[in-house]
Parts: sequence; structure tokens; C-alpha cells
Amino acid sequence: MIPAEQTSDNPNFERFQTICRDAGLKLTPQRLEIYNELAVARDHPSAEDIFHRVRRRMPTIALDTVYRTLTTFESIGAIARVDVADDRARFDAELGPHHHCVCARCRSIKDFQWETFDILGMPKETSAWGRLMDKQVVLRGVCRDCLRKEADSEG
Amino acid sequence: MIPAEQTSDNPNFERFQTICRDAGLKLTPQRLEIYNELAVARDHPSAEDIFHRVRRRMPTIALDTVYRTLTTFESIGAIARVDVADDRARFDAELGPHHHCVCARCRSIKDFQWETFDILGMPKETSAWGRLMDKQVVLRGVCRDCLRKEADSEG
DNA sequence: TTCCGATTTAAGAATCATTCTGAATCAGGC
DNA sequence: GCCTGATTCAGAATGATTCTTAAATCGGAA
Ligand SMILES: [Mn+2]
Ligand SMILES: [Mn+2]
Ligand SMILES: [Zn+2]
Ligand SMILES: [Zn+2]
Repeated sequence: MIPAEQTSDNPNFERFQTICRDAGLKLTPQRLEIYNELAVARDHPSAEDIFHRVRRRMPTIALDTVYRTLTTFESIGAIARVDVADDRARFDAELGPHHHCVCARCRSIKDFQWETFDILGMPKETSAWGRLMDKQVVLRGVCRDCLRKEADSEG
Repeated sequence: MIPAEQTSDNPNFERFQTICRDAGLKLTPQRLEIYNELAVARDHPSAEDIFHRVRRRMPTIALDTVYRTLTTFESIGAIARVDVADDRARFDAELGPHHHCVCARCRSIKDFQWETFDILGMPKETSAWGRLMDKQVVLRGVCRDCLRKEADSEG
């Protein structure tokens, strides 16, 4: 088999292996390829995106395997599903706290950091709601590329 | 036809009528019922939720009409789609700035206000991204009801 | 190395939310 | 009342995702 792209230098990769081992998951080539593709991606790809990318080096991969594997990874906390709503699910190997910009036109999702927000803590307005696990900012708008295309087509 | 629940006292209702008129939409009984059901709801219902609620007073309503109408309302800015991702779309008649708590177990969505956050403005980290239209906080966790059920079932 | 249970593949079929199609109905203008 | 375009309805179609089954393959413990 063609060796996978080198991603073991990614700090997330160590954690990934540990999580898999603890969950009793075998480290199959398919799983490694799928994780690697997601780990090097910056665009929060869909299952089908990952399928096409993995297929370049592993032509026999089945779409079902990609769906199944991503779901498995998510259930053991090795990756995250990006819940900003789209018709298709989007995935993220970055588990640390960060936020997302979402383009209403092209559906691109971009990470950003916001320390000023992170240090705010949880809002007191929700102290009675339940147990909060995560707080995240979602910014919506139109990305630069789409603004440019828009301007071009208008003349 | 059975008259709709009285919601014209809702300050949003005035705006709703104006928006529809400006968009050239006829105020059909179906549209009024669908808007009213959403306007009185506090739970960010799905299209199917609204379908079942409207059907109580309008038994012949078609599910497709609910989907089509909600999409129409959203496109003219009369309602909002709550993009916290679920397998199904959730809707909101509240258009003012506010934020959401999402329960990972029961998928309930609850509004909250957070002035401290609102006055922050847009983060400088994203100034180059494009044109930002909206910033929203999404808190994820487990709601009180689900925590209680969990505790009960564990003994 | 051997062996067993886990995993993948292939090809479909099933599911579920949502959208589309075509016919029927309605509202308002003439 | 009649015409026309907007709207609704019921059922079919779509598309992402999951599931089924059976056969082939693989990973890793012993
Ligand atoms: Mn991300
Ligand atoms: Mn809301
Ligand atoms: Zn864009
Ligand atoms: Zn809950």
C-alpha cells in the first residue's frame, strides 16, 4: 500500500492514536488515511470530500467506510462534527477551542481564534440551564472570494 | 375556517405583515397559521413540528406547504433558520440578536441574552474574512431535564 | 506464524428530511 | 361570472446517510 502522507508531526495525531487505542479500535490503513486527510484539511470537509481525497491514494476505499469511520471517530471524541448546518455534515480534526466563520454563499467554514471572548467564561444568564460543555461563536456573512465574484458579475 | 390564535399583540406580527406585503406575498390562511404557530413557539420547532401544530386547527394543511412557506418566509427575512445543525432544520420567529443553548441529548434549543458579549463588536481576528452579517454564540451541553433523567435512570 | 474477531468491500436497499411535479383551487382584477 | 397567476395539495422524486448481507481481508494477540 502507498504510505500515507506524513502527519505524525501533527500534535493531534498522538492524541488520535491514544484515543483509538483506548477505544479498542484497530488502526487500519483506511482509518489512518481518513484521519490524516481530515487532519491536514483546513476546510472542514464533508464525508464525500474526504472520500474523494482518500481515494487518490487508496482507490478502493468505499464511501460507506468513510461515513462509518467518521461517525466512529466522532463517537470516541477523536474528531468533531461542525454543527453550523448545511445539507451535509462537515468534520473537524481540531478539538481545541476555536470559532468559525461561515459563508452564506459558498458554505466555506474558516477557523478563527478570539481570546477576548474565550476569557469571558460562561454567561451567568444560563447558569440554570444545565451542564454546559462548550461555548462557540459562529459568525455568518459572505467571504472575500464570494464578494469578489459578486462584484465581477455585476460589472 | 376556525380563526387563528390571537397573536397580533406580538410586536413581531406587525413587522411580519409589513415584510410580506413588501414582498408581494398574499396573506393566505396557511401562511398566517404557520407564522402564528412559529411566533408563539418557544422551542424552535422543526417544519414537521409546525406541521403537526398547524394541523390541529387546519387539518388539510400539507407538509409541503409548511416547508415551502417556511423557506419563503426565511428568504424574505420574516423568520430565521436556526443553524445549530440537527438532522432537521429548526426555525425561529425572533429576529433580534440573541443566542442559543443546545442540548446534546434531547436537541432542545433555548434562547438566552448576553449583553456582555453583544457589546464586544466583531473580532479583529476576522476583519479580512469578508462581510460579516451576524455573530452568535452557541452553547452546547446537557439540559436540566436530561440531567435529571440521567440521574434517575442511574439510581 | 496461526487464528479469530474486527473491518472492509460491493451492491443494494432502506431511511428520513426536504424538494419537486402536476393537477386542483383560490383570490383579485376585469 | 370569467380569466390569470398565485397558492395549495398529494404523491413522487431526490439526496445524504445508514443499513444489510455475504464474502474477502486484515490487525494484532497468543
Ligand atoms: Mn474548526
Ligand atoms: Mn432563538
Ligand atoms: Zn463564500
Ligand atoms: Zn435535553
